[in-house]
Amino acid sequence: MPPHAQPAAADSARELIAARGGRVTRTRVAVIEALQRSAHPLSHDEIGATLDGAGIGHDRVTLYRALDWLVEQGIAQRIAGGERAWRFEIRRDGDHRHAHFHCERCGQIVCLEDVPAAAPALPAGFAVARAELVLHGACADCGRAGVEGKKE
Amino acid sequence: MPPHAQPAAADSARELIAARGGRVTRTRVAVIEALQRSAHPLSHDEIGATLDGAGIGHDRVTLYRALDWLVEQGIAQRIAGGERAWRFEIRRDGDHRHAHFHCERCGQIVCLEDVPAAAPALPAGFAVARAELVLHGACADCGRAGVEGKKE
DNA sequence: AAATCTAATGCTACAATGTTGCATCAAAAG
DNA sequence: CTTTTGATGCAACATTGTAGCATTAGATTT
Repeated sequence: MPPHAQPAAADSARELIAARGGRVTRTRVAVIEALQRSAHPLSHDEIGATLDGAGIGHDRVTLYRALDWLVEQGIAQRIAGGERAWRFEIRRDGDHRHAHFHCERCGQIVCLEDVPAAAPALPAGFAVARAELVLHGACADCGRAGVEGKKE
Repeated sequence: MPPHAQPAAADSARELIAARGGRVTRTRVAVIEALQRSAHPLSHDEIGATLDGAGIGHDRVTLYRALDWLVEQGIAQRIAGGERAWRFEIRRDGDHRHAHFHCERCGQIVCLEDVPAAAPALPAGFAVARAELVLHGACADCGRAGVEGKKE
């Protein structure tokens, strides 16, 4: 795609990276685009598979570091999800933090865009930087399918 | 301690275990007592250190399995906390789920007994089994101490 | 009290997820 | 084109958790 077709919107991967003074590398671009395309947060492993699929050679460590950098720069955010592995999602305009749903049947994490993860009133002295609200249960797809599924 | 001094309250470690038909072992008793004594959720590692301190030899795997059993039986519950390791806390009367605070400075997890982790209204089809609300920031102690601390 | 039955334990080995150090490569600048 | 240094790729390691299996020791029965 020729560069003159680019819209003015500053959310292309290249622009996101360059605006922070980072180097525009294949890995970073591909990771950002993978996150932007995905409707739900992706694990390190899922992102790695996407890169492989796109023919972009990469190393586990490189991917970890690329993700760390994106989180540091506020381009992506990390969420704890249900399992032991982090998941990542693109951070859209501002710090629009929302709740997540972890399906214990299919293991998927779903963004609940309409459910804010708001911090309630806390005892004096506590300074909240961010709130994480994760709901565990059966998602719409798994619930609809009845109780045929296996756990997790 | 002679057995006749035991109160009628059914929350002694022995009773909790026996009521579920489990075997009363040193490890399980010590784990339950450690959790009961602690004001905040403990990691696997912290519990292990407590056992060592009490002179109770144990194996990593045994501890994992003891904790799994306690969670299965509803005696303890697992929370995700801020880091990659699970933390465990005794489950007090009923399913009294509360929010937790993760201090990014001292790494401690604090129970916010008064803040319920309630599930908000969800899109149709979602069945919520439990909600986890974790707030990240600086706890009262670390906040009071000023900005001298190092991260995490 | 001894024998029995089997749930728990304690190895060993392994799996998954993430991190550190360092030599090399290549993106951006001159 | 050359230089600079951020980013990569590799190897090695750390942490957290599981699986299989022989052995130990709670609970129960004799």
